[in-house]
Amino acid sequence: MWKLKRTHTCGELRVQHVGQNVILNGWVESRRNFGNLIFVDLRDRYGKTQVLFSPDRAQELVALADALKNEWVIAVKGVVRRRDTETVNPKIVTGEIEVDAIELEVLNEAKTPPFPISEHLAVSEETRLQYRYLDLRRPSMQRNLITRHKVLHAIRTSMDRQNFVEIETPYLVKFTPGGARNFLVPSRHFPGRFFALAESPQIFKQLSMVAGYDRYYQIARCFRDEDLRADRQLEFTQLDMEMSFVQRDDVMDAIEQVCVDIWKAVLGLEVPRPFARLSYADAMREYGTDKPDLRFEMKIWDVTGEVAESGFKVFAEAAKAGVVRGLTASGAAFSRKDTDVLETFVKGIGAKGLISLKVEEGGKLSGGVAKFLGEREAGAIRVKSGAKAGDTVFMIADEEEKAASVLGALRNHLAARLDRIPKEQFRFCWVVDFPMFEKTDEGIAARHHPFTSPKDEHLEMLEKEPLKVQAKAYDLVLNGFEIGGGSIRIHRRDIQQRIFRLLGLTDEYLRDRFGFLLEAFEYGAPPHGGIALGIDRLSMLILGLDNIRDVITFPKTQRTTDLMMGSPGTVTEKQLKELHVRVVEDAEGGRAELPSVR
RNA sequence: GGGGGUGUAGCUCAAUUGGUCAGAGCAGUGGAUUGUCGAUCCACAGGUUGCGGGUUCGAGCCCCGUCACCCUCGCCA
Repeated sequence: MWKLKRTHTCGELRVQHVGQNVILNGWVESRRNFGNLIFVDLRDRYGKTQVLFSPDRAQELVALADALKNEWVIAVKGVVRRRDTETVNPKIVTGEIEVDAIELEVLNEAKTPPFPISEHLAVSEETRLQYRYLDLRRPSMQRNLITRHKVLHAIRTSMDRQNFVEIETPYLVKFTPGGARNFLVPSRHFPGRFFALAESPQIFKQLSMVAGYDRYYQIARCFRDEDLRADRQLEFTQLDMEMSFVQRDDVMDAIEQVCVDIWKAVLGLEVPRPFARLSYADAMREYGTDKPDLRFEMKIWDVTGEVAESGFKVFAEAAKAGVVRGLTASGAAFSRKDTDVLETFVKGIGAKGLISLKVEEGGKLSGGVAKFLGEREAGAIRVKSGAKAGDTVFMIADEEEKAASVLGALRNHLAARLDRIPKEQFRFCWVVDFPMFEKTDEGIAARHHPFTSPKDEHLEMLEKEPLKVQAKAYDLVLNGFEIGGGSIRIHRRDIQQRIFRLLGLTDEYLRDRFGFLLEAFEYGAPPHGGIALGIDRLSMLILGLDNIRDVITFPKTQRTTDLMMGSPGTVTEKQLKELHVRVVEDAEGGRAELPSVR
């Protein structure tokens, strides 16, 4: 049994506590020994306090303090002293005082950590993930997780104030087709049957509308067995919400309110409302993406019409079936090596090539293909690009979608490289008027999901020109990241049937997969709509980070392994048998190599 | 599956053209030190240069393969 239970935290003591007897518990961050005089910085999640072991105290106390190592867990009893003016440490909030130790209790010793917990040196993410519990002890990670907690708390407060009801729904669900690849969980009771881990609570939240809950929300974990990115994990957290008897703007208003409340509660910032709105078509044309980063300009321009007759074949050919568009990097010069690197970058994302032109004094264009351009094309490029002497323009000639996406990626890439992205700025925007369907190899597919309502005025085009039909869908974008997406749903059986038919889904198939939902909609489904916000991305952005793993306690690597616990792991033959599962070696010969278990 | 990047001491990094280049700081260990706070000083210890192969008189460096991690395209209704 240990004795010295803390009376204060390590971030709490100030000059007004001077003279008090206190007990602190925490981890040894560092020990500085000056002979008989020893300083120990004691750390907990609240802060850091300097403990003094003075030679005036018992010899045993000083000897024990001298034996302390970093990350030992200790309890110290002592008196709060005001520090002399010249020994005040202005870097920490407890820097005006120190605790003059009277008693020391070692609660636990610790091995030397593989990396320092104090953060004067960067540590590779691989090592951090392997010893995640130590990484999480570092102040920056504690800040991240505590900020995330504040986000969650602000969400619950805001949703409650707005009269939403928090309702939990199952994670073990039935596989429904479409959307992300599912994780499957074999059923012990039914050989050959599987649960799927919910990729989102979509269907349940619509059912809760049928059930009359009117305003539902949930902070739900979602599971998607897709490839990972800096902003994507296998399991992630959503604020999922749904409302009845609403139109699009009601949902948008409610979620704007949540965002405003979060930013106010976490950062004390007033986010201006209403958020900007941008149509999908405009976003794609001007920013080359449906999630534009509005913190900087650098819009994409188009000279397709102007170069259609060009003697430069690349332009003339592209203008026939596609577009010729470009970006302007103002006041930035690029060496041949720089543009080669950029060309490799755009080719890596599917571009055929990258045209770069420099604007000389007097407006003359120079560089690679400049000599092929007539005065008419060069003039058009100058006008549309708005480029001045010293600027560089980059151009892509390709099919429209490709040109847009390549320039969109290049826009972000250049802005980051040229340091043109203002930090600590939050630019929310809604992207609306999404197309209802997209082309696939087999025909057309729902762009959002098959329960999304088409715009009323587009209903008549549904069968004739489905690709022109727009949906009552909306995405919330922040600083170039999609942080939410939702829609007004179809609540009428006849329209839902038309959509399913367009998607080529047979009645039999629908009965098997969605029968319960379609039936539910026949028992009085109110008009409804909703949205889901990505909490991990939102937390990442509010912290100014560029990686979702830094706001997730125990994230997985890009190859979907957990470097700490070594998952995924093997199971026993007995477990497999019980689940009626047999492991088959694949055609490549053998199972993929498992992550090493330490 | 494709494109790009990284891998050297426990941690973070350096090592000219392939040639005394196996090095530094931090951490660690031992010692010194009465006001530090990323303490300082002295000393010591610490290496399969991710792994396997190849080229070469000689490879951390070049080539091939492979593994791990990161960014990205596809994928993510």
